[in-house]
Amino acid sequence: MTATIRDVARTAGVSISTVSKVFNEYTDINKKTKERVLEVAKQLDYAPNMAARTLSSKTQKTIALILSELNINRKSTMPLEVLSGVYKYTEQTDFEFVFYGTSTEKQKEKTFRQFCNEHNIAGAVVQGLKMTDSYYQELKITNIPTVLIDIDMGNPYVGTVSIDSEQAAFEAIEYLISQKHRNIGIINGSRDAKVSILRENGYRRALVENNIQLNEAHIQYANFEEDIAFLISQNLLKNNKNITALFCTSDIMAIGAIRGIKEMGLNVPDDISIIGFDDIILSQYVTPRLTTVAQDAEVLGFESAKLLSEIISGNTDSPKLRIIPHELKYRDSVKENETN
Amino acid sequence: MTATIRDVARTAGVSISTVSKVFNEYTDINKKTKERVLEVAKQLDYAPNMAARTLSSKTQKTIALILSELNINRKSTMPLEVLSGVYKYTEQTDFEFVFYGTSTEKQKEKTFRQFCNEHNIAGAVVQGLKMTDSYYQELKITNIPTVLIDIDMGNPYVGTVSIDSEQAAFEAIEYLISQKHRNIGIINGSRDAKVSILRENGYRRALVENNIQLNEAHIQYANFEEDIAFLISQNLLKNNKNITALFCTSDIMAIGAIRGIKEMGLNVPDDISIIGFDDIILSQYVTPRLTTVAQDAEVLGFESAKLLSEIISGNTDSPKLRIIPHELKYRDSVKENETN
DNA sequence: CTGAAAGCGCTTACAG
DNA sequence: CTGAAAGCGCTTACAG
Repeated sequence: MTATIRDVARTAGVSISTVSKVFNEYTDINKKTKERVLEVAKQLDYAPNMAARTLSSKTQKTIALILSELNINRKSTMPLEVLSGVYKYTEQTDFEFVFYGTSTEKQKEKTFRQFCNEHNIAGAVVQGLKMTDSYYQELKITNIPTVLIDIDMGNPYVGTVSIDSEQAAFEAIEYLISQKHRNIGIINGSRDAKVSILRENGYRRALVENNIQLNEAHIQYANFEEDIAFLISQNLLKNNKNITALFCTSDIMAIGAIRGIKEMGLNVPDDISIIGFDDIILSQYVTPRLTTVAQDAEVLGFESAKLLSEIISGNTDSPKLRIIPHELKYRDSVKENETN
Repeated sequence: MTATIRDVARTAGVSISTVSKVFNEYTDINKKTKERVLEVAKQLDYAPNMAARTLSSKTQKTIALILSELNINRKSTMPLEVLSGVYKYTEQTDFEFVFYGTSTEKQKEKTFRQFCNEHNIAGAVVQGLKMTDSYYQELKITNIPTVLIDIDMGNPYVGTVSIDSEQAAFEAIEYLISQKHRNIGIINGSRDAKVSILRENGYRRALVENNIQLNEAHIQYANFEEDIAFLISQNLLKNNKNITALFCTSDIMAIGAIRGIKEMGLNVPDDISIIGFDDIILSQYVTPRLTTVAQDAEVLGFESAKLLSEIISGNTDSPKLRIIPHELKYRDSVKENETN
């Protein structure tokens, strides 16, 4: 049923080589011959088999997006947006796109190198890796072209794409301070996550630069989870009555915090101002609409693929760290502080 | 750098065939030999190359998810959930998963058969196909195992997975009627979409069975778009002052309608009750929380992959149409009608 | 401008 | 239980 190059060659009355050359756009083919081959190929519904192609030509042209812990958090479209960005890049170029999920378990069974060999992957964009994952160790010393979203490895074969988390957090806090908030709590993700550390640094720096006394009790962690943020926000506010604003390092946590605050009988933003991070779609729909630091996940994906293709080409000149822009979205969850 | 079966054979001191047999779990291999091969493979970071594998064994074990018009609508995680469902199924079985996007344009350049051959695809789950797409025509007569989400082709090689849209719509309307609504408008998707036709049928049947006079002016289309629904809802209510409830055949449209209604100075659900369709995540976060017909997109994906694998195996006994359950989610956008 | 031949990394009868 | 050999559908020097 399925036509092969042999079938096309036979019915077009040419050799296999010639058919191959037509499909690889060699220029030294007679125009008539070329047309005939193309015509026959069309009739036979023929398309070159990619597997055979990558096997015989030694050039791998496949870019993979590997999502770790494909935790379909229904609240965020970010993975899909990253996918969309990577996909878009591969469409504009002659790379093939493939998608894989991985997990801590899977990583134990097969090394990153094995995985890439197995699937003829020229390079991969990897997202969601934990510092405890075995790929994490392997990526420090790999020579397989890779791009990590949000994590910097210091390995020339492993590029990084992310926003400037530290600066973004800094700007968020500066904004709160401009709104006369002095006692600002932070609900952070996890001490193990690089982005959390950076965002906390931004928080600290903003306070320091504005001569605001840092209070370690104001710094809490909710593991990026809505329900934990719900609880933490209540504890934090109960134990620190002076807090008038909360910086949550993800929108999901901000949404949990808003719920927690409401449940305490307090109002956002009248009593407590909230600022989030990410700008997931939900943040525009919750009440009040969430003020947040926006990052564009599709751009993140696109730029990752682009950087990856440069690493694959052996382009070592440009920096392996790509910063994409962020933007503070002013909405309704922050209000000027009137308590003093 | 990359180890091949030959390297493993050589350093293990066995033949290529033997290594191959070890990795294919042939039972007639000496235990010691097997262990040695596995040991060497590990040392060499070897994993069998899938491309070579599918080339030489003639069994294709790859299931593709093809999303048409990968329109990254940030409001809906449904595509990602479908992906997740298909992916989950492939993980539980020995199928490989691949993901592709397609478009009306791409379909013109390459037939569905060419596409599948090219990528060694045993079968595909296809979502988002329009009736005007060229794949649509081809799928009517193809013998490539395929599963279409929401579209029934009447081709034994093409299965269908969906909820019972007609019945689901029927139940939604029955619920509104039970809440004493008699004048119920519908904001439907598009006359060209199969699901829209079915949902409208459910709407009509519910009215008829409850002896409610059908008013064609109460039936409107908003092409599944939030902004169009915004406009349409206002027109509909202005021209039909007696309407007390609106059935929107997607949550996105329901959200647009709620906005439209609010802008008119009316209240949901006090003045107008709204019921949506899909149960996207947003519906829980808008104000008021949206009452809607829930369908589980991840289950949709999973069942599609499952049905596909049956078609691939040539199992022709079971029906090619799979209905997955739906559920009415009672939230805050519907209220008992008190106008009469 | 065209074609014969080697080879990509595997699997699978087949022989022993 | 093991291995030599043919073949999967292609590409790519190489020769003409």
